[in-house]
Amino acid sequence: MPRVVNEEENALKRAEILDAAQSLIYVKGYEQMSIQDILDELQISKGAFYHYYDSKPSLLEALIDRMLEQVMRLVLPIIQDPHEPALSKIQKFFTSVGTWKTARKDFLMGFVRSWYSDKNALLRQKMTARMLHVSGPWLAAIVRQGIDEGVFDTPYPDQIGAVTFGMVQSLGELIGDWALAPQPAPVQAKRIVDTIAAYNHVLERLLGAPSGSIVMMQPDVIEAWFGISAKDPPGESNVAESTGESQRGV
Amino acid sequence: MPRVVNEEENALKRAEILDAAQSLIYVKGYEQMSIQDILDELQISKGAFYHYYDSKPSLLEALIDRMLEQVMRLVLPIIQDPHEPALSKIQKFFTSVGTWKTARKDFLMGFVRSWYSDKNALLRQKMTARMLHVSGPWLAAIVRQGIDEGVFDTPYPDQIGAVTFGMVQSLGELIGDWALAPQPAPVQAKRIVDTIAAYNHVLERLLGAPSGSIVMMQPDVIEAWFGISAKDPPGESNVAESTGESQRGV
DNA sequence: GTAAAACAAACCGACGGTCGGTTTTTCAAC
DNA sequence: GTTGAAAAACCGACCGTCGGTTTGTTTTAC
Repeated sequence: MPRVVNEEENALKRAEILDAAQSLIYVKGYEQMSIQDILDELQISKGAFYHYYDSKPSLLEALIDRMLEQVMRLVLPIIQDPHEPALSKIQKFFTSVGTWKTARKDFLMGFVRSWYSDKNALLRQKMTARMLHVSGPWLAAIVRQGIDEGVFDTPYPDQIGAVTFGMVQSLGELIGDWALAPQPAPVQAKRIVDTIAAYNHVLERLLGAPSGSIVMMQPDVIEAWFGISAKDPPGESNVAESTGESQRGV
Repeated sequence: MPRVVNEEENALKRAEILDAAQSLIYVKGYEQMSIQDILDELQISKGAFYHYYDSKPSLLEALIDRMLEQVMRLVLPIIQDPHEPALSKIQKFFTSVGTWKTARKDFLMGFVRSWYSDKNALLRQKMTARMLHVSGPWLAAIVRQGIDEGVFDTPYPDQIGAVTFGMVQSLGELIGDWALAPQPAPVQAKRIVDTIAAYNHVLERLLGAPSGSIVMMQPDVIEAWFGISAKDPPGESNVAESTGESQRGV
C-alpha cells in the first residue's frame, strides 16, 4: 500500500471507484463484474485502479466495510439510546434495517432481487457474517434491557440476539426468494402477509414478549413493498404453502 | 446435450467426474476449482469433460441435485413414516441431518469448515434454497400432525416449517462461524453448549412444544463434535457473548 | 460400412494482475 | 517565484490462466 500524500483526494477517488463497483455489482454481480467494467465506467486505466486497490477481493472487502458502516450509522443511534425502551428499540431496529427509511419501491425490490440472487452469494454471505458479529452483542443488550423492563422473558438473553438476527435473515431470504421467482399476485399476497405475521408471532414467542407487541414490518411497508394490504387474518386453509410442486423425484 | 447410447456407462462416467469435482470443491471451493483440475485428477481431456457436462455451472447444478438427493434419501423415510409421532420425526430429522448418521469427527469438522467458508458461498446458497423448497411443505405437515397429536401449538402451522428451517440454518451458520475462527477451548465449549440449549428452547417455544421435548443436538453428538460435555446449566453470567471485540470503529 | 458417440487437443477471447514507463504533484532549497 | 528531484498518480502493453469452442480422430453400436 503506497504512502498517501493527499489523504482527502485519495479517499475521494477510492470512493468513486467503490461507487462504480457497487452499482456494477448491483447489476452484474461481483464475480461477473470485471475490472475492465470499472475502468470503462470511470474512464481510467488499469494502472490507476490497481494504484487504489490491491486486488478485486480487496475491493469487495472495502465495499463491505462501507456498507456495514452505512448500516451502522443508521442503526447505532437507535440501539444505543439509553432512554429508549427495549421494545421500541427492537421495533425501530427492524423498521430502519428492513426498509432503509424511505426508499423507492422499484429500487428496493431491485435491490432485494440483486441481494438475494445467486450472483451475489459471496457478498451477502460476507456481509451477513459481519453484521452478525457486530449486532449480536447489541441485540443481547437490548434483550437484557427488555427483561429488566419486564417486557421480555427468556432464560437465554445472551444467545437470543444471534437467534433473532437469524430469524430476520431467514425472513429476508424468504422474501428474496419470492422476489426472484414471482408468483401470481393473489397467491403471493396472502403468503407474504401470513408469513410476516408468523414471523412476528414467532419473534414474540422466542423473546417472551406480549402478543402483538412486535411488528417486524409495518402494514404500510408491506403495502409499499408488495402493493397489498396486510389486514387479513392468518387463515387456516390458505394455499397450503404450495411451492409449485410439492412432490417430485428430487 | 448429446444422445446417450450406453446409459449406464454414461451415468457412471458422469458420476466419476462429479466425484472428482465434489472433492475438489470441498478443498478449493467452486470458483477456485478449475476445469483443468478435474482433467488432471481424472486424466481425461477437455473434450471428454465437455462431452459429459455443458459447462461449469451445469456441473454445479448436477452436484447440487445429487447432494439434495442424498439428503432426501436419508430424511424421507423418517419424515414420511405414518406411524411415527411428530415429535419423534422432528427429533430424528435434526439428528440425521445434523450428524449425517455416524461420521468421523475430523471429516465432519472439515466439511463444516468448508461448507460455511466464503469459498463455497454460492454452493451453500443454492443448496439452502433448494432444501428450503423441498423441506418447507414436509415440515409444515409434521407441525400439523403435531398439533393433531397435541404436542405442538401454533397458529401458523403452514409457515412454521420455513421458520424452523431458518432456525436450523442459523444455528449451522453460527457453528460454522466458530469452526472457521476457533476460539480458546473453554470459551468455545461454554458458548456452544449454551447456544445449542438456547436453540432447543427457542424451537420449543416457536412450535409450542413442551419444555425439554426437543433436543436438536444430542449430548453425545456435542461431545463427539466438540469434545466437550453438555451437562452444565445455561448459566446467567457466561462469557457475555464476547465476539472478540465488542466495540470498534464500525 | 457408416453414423453417432466418445474422446483428444489446439485454439480463442476474456479475465485478474504485473510491470516498465510517463505525467503530475509535492515540497524543500535557493 | 523558480527549480529540481522524489514520490504519487496514472498509463497501457503484456502475461498466465481461465472457461469454453472447434476441429479432428478413435471407438462403439447396429
